[in-house]
Amino acid sequence: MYSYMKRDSRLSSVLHALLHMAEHDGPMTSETLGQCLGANPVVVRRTMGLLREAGLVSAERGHSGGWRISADLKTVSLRQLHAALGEPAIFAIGNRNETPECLVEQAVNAALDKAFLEAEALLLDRFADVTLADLAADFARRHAERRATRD
Amino acid sequence: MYSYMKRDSRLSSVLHALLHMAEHDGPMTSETLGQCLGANPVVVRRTMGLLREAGLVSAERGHSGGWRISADLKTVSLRQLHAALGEPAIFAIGNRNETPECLVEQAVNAALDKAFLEAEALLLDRFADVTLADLAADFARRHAERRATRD
DNA sequence: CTTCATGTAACTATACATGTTACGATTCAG
DNA sequence: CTGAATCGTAACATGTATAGTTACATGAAG
Repeated sequence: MYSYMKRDSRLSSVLHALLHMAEHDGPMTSETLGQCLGANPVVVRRTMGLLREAGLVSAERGHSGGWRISADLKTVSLRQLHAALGEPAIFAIGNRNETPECLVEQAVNAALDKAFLEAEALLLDRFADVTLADLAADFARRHAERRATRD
Repeated sequence: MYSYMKRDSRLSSVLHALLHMAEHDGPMTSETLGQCLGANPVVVRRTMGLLREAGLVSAERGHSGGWRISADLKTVSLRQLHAALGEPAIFAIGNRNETPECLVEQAVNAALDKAFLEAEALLLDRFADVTLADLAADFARRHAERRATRD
């Protein structure tokens, strides 16, 4: 049972998981988080393990164990989460050869690198501006809006 | 003989090829371009074929055949070349599920999409600002600089 | 001590650019 | 008209990273 997989969705996954954990009292198991995400529990452990190494979450084994957030939602930005995941490559496009001798290719690389570095800087700045608390607030707003629509 | 391949380098490749063609009198064969790029001639034909469909280059078969630029260098931007290649995905990172019912995931997607769309818009704007003529001029500058350094 | 849960290793599945081989189609030299 | 040169394209192989899966060891709670 494989879904269409073409891009790294770990940042999206951990955000989804962390917000569910923030809305939930007590630890959540990999099994439960996997159901929320539509993902395999082992993949959840694998990915959340990176956040554990960064000190953002903690895990407890055994009965009534699971994952807990061990940081203030207001202090954790998307930028930090991207870093905790090992700063995976942002772009699916790149230069053919990063250190060419050919002057033509050097000119091409310089032009492309300039554009990519600008776009990457903008993206990471935007990531730094958004915290888990911001996302939790946006979720709460959407939740209230849905209730209002239902009434 | 495989090199480290992780990203789509076709834009980089066609830029490299087009600048070599611009510096060269008469058509260039896929074989010759492949040597310039360190790429397979069949891959060159495959990729240049997309530019041919976009009307940016033409190919002639048989003796003394090969590829020619059929557009004004000043009018061809990186944006156009990206479009000619089929607008391949720019980001290697993305949402896990593009149309979730879960409000938590909707909030996550909204935040990520906002950042990605801004970065993509910036990148494509930068691409639109750079033409083949600009790159050719930058190459000429680098070429003159190297000569000056050698003397 | 049994059960639940994480920690991890090992293997598989998928997508996609790229590499490679093979052959047909076309153009030109002689 | 024959043959070499060259593009056009199909078919298949390769490499890589995330994600899925299976299996089992480790540790905590009742």
